[in-house]
Amino acid sequence: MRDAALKLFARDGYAAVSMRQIASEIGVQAGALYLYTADKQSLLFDLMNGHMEALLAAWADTVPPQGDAITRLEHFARFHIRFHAARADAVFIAYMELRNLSDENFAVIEDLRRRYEAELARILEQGQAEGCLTVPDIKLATMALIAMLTGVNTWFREGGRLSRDRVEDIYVDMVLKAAGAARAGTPTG
Amino acid sequence: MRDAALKLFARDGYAAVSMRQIASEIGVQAGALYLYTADKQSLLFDLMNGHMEALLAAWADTVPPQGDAITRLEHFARFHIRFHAARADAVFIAYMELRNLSDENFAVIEDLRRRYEAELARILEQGQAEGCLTVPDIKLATMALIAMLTGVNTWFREGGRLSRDRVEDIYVDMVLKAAGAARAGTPTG
DNA sequence: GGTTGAATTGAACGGTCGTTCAGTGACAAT
DNA sequence: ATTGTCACTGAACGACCGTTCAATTCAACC
Repeated sequence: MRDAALKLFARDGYAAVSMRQIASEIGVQAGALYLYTADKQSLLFDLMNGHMEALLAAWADTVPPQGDAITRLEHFARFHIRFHAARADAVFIAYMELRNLSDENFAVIEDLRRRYEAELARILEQGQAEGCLTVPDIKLATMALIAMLTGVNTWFREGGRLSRDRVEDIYVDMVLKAAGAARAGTPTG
Repeated sequence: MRDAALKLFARDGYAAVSMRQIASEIGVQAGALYLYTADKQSLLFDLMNGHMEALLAAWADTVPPQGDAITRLEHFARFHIRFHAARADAVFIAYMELRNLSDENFAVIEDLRRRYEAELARILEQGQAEGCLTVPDIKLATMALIAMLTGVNTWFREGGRLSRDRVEDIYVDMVLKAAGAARAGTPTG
């Protein structure tokens, strides 16, 4: 059910998808869905909450690389692009359907998002302190870099002009430069 | 009518707003709306089309500054942030409601968007040719910079910690750095 | 073979949806 | 005073919405 809802919500939007459509996608009657979800709102929340929890858990599972903040920023950028590229539908929903959450559900998701952003902010702070990164404002740089990285999802399609790895390299380069990394250089190839 | 629809679509989403709500917002019955729009879909398209046309027209109206591509890139970044900050609702709709457009309407909007992106791409190309900008890939840099700049709208609120001008300065700095501008430096203040 | 229990159906509930249209009423021109 | 114009109402249309629930199905156990 969650897979079907994810796919349909991502394609048509939460408000435009009916419980009957979700049911039909999995070959069942609408009433049967209510054995597995309290209502439509909970279904949306579960998808978004699951996505954000998975994001934070996956980040916590990565082994932070040895080295300076530049290395850790690169690590974050690569992690972000890879994780998001692998879950295009969930990412899309998580960014587009926030307004369809009830107030308390929204607060939960918003908190998870803030926690993720704080991870990047911490790296920038450390870089600033170490002197290897130069950002004019930690908070703005955090928002700007995440917007830039997440933007990959809006246009990237597997099998296009550039491979996933190449796109990753190019974005890492731009992220490092934007953060004023002391040893930033354009990737060749 | 367009103002009311803009406000409600931005707040609740196209699919979640009924013609009756729009009508009630302007103190009229739902049927009266059909004197001014063929249907709900046309109303959405008119809003998005008007926004994109205004964007391209406003850009065409700016006087491109004398100087190198770095100066022109800065000019573009400042224009983009200012134009979008002044029209938060329309920008939000233009990015969120694309999937609610019919196929032919979508193609029209998509073409306008491509034309706007081409303006930035041209500046990056010139900078690359002049040797004052260093971007690993013109197309990717275009998407990355626009995503970064448009991202301002997701969090910026007048009266917050930073003024509009200050935010503009900071983003310009990050854009120039990300584009490998030869003379990029962190703004002070 | 009979009984239980869970999974699922299919119809129904009260609403809301986008859209249409005959009718109303105000106002300008004759 | 009559006519014509135009904006608008208010009711109606058929369709679909999220959700509930008595009835049914069906496999597993005694």
